[in-house]
Parts: sequence; structure tokens; C-alpha cells
Amino acid sequence: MGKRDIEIDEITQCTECGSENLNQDHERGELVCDKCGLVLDDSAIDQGKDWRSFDSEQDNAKAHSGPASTLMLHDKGLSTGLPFSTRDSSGKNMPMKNRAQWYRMRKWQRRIRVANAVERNLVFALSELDRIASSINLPRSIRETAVVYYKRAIALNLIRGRSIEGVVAACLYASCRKNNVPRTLDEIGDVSKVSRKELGRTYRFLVRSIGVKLLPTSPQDYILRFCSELQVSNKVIAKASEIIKEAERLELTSGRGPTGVAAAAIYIASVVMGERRTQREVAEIGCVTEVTIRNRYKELSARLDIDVNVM
DNA sequence: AAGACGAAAGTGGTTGA
DNA sequence: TCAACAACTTTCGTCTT
Repeated sequence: MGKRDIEIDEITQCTECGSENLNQDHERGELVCDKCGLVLDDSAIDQGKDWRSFDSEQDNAKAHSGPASTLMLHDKGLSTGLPFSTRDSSGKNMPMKNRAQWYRMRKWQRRIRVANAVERNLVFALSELDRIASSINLPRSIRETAVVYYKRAIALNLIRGRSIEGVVAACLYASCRKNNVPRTLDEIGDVSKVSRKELGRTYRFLVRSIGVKLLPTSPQDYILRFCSELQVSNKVIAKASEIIKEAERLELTSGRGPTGVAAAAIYIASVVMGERRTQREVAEIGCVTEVTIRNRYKELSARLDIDVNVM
């Protein structure tokens, strides 16, 4: 019941994004924003004395002792290794019989440490995964698929030589695509700690290695999300997906970036249904440029006999 | 003034020799 | 490994509403 608890309770809103979904991570002593991942308070550790004291003399004597254990080391900095030696603790030569036992103990000690390393990797990866997933509001099922991929990646020893963050982000990206709720590489790259480029590289390596079959993304998969961000009516959504269907039938989508096609379809639909959004608005949400929207929508309107000017 | 349009040059990734 | 290539972006000037 230190005074820190009280101070933490006073922070109710993220200073960065204003979200009130704050998450107290007692293990790491951090107060974290669920939405953007900002650490609002990283010192939520009770820094008071370890024991109660009953008078001022004891108070001084019983102040903090030694560094706090830390999760940054897999064994919290507390483990002990067994040295390779043929002598015992008093410096005498060890009898043969004991050496074998000593050797076995060393072996198990090593194995336990390895197991801890894997576990620590996983703990770190899962927290990173949760951070990314919650900051872009990915549902639980997506996270679970991503965890499955990640565990497969560990089993295949793919992590070595790559960053944990990178592999985690790649797993999430793959999981999104697998579940037909695609996020773009940019969207995931923005909230993860790795560059878009590295994310793409890791992702390609990942799907090849763990053998997940991923179909190319359809623009259709983006319609709902983009539309809801644009706040257009259901009529526009229906129209947009109708356009996409036609476009796919006429093979106007192959080789084109799905986000560009989706954005153009939404733009056309918004104009046709009388709920015009500017190219810039749609472009921003679709993570493409206005030029791309223009190019796509010229192709689409030409082939689909939609005259945008008549309305 | 804001949005739409289009030309031109630049960028990053894929493909095939 | 390298060059060719298509898609896409960036930038900027012009036209339209």
C-alpha cells in the first residue's frame, strides 16, 4: 500500500491519444495506454521500505537492501551457474564418483537456462504482440492465430538472426490476411518497432518457412473497414462492393494494389450515391495517394460504364 | 480557397536472363 | 547479380467549383 498506488490512480487518460483504456502492468510496473502503447508511468514499483519499522532507529536500519530483481534478465538476475571444475568448494580434488554427478548437474542447469530463454522470448513476444494488436484494435482471434504462427516460428528456429518484434509483427500481419481482415504493411509497421521494409522481408520469409497458404488480398476485404472510417451509409458500402465485384470479374484488379482499387471503388460509390467524399479523404484512409485513386477510378469508370459526372 | 486533374520524375519490389 | 519493368508515389502546375 505505498503512495505510488494513489498516484497511479490519478492518471486516467493517455496524454498522447486521450484514450481512457489504460492498462496497469503490475509485473513490469508500468501504466500503459491500450490504444497507442504509450507508457504513462514506468515507476509503479513500491519504493517504500521492505519491512515495517517500529521506531526511528529501525527505520534507518531497515531501508531498502540491494537492487530490485528485474524481468529484463530471464532469471531476474538471481540464478547461479555451476562452474566447470574438478575441485569441490573447499578446493580439494573431487573423487571420480562425484565428478559424474557434477557433470549431470551442470547439464541440467544448462537445459533449465535454455528453457527459460525460450520462455522469456515468448513472454516478451506476447507482450509485444498484445501491444501492437490492441493499439490497432485487432480481435482476440487474430492474436491467437498470430501466436500459433509465432510458436511455429520458434519451433523452426526462425527467430535467431531476426528481431522478436519483427517476427511478432510479421505473424500479426499474416494472421490478419489469413482471417480476411487485412491490415496493410504500413499500418502494422507504424505501430511496431520495426521498419516497413524489415517487416515485409520477415513476413515473406515467415510464410515461406511455416508454410501458410495465403491468397492475394481482395479489395473487398478493405471495403468495410475503410467505409466505416469514412462514415458513409450502407448504400455506399453496397455500391462499392458491387463495383469491386464487377472489377474482379473484368480482371481490373489483378496486379493492382488492393487498397488502391478499394479506395477508388469507395470514392466512386460515394459520388454516385450522393455522399461525396474528397479524393484526399479516401486516399488518406486507404493509405494510397490521390493520383492512384484517380488512375484506378478512370479505369473502373471507363470499363464499368459509370459516368461520374452524370449525377 | 479547396478540390480535381494530369504530366513527369522518382522509388521499391518483382522477374527473368 | 543485374537490368528491365509495372505499379505506385511525389511534386507541381493548371483547371474547376
